[in-house]
Amino acid sequence: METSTLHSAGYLLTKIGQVTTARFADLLAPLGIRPKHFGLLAAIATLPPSTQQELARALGLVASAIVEIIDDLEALAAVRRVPRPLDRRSYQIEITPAGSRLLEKALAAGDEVDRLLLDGLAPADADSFERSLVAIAARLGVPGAA
Amino acid sequence: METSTLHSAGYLLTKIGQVTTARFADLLAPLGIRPKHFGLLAAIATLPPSTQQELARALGLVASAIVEIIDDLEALAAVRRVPRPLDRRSYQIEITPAGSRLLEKALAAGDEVDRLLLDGLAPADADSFERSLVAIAARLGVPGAA
DNA sequence: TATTGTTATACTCTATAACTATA
DNA sequence: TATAGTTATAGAGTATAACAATA
Repeated sequence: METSTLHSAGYLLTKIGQVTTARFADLLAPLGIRPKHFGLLAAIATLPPSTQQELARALGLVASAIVEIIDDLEALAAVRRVPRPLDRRSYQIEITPAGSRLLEKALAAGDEVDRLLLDGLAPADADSFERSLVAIAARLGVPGAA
Repeated sequence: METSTLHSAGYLLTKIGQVTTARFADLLAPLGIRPKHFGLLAAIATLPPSTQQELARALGLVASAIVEIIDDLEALAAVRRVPRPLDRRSYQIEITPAGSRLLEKALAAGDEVDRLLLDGLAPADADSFERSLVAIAARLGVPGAA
């Protein structure tokens, strides 16, 4: 039996988030993507047709960080950069059928991670936990969760 | 009104954890430390007298990652590397009075982060949330939370 | 002038491998 | 030979600054 060093909500949240991300990355690896690709792919599938700048704002990332993620997804034929004649500086990022299939598999991996997190909780606690996460994310202005 | 892209527990947990860590880092900055220093300082203060290897195991870090953190804390006169005559390869890491004062301020910063997280929740939800975090951390084997 | 996408760069965190001194 | 601490290095994530093309 060992005394625990740190039980604050912030500490536990951060550490659980790190473990969760690592596990998610393991599950995504066979699909050839990592969590950041999943986030962008999900945003592209959910948002109205967007430019890279718009996606960056929606995800709380800087625009320069988007470039390589879209490069990777485009190399997988999961998204396309579609020229916009009205403004030739920017592209409209579109998901492809292959991208939709990829997203579906990635969402299944996400569900598995959620089960890993919540399976040990009593159903009432799991419900309360998920509602609290949504409320906290909204209050903190977490990008992608607004 | 905007539709949210991602409401899975894993995604929200990770993003909230990142925002939380960033906020905690901001609060710790005036103290001259970052979250990783706090984690180690808290572990040193809580565990029985330990070597660097033991601290690394307790925190789920590799031993090489501990070195610089202790270098920093030692430069702040917050901890000491005390030689151990029985085994001259290793040191016993001890917290100093200055380190205890530093930890106290850091813990206050941690409390502020926890308030930021939990203040918007109904008391019953906040209680359930904290209990769930502890349960999940235990089930995942989160280091430092066992 | 301002903006989009891009490149180059840097910083943090974390991990592996190799070295040293001890055991 | 095995272990503690250390150093060097590398990968992933994220950020800033500067540039070319376009507005």
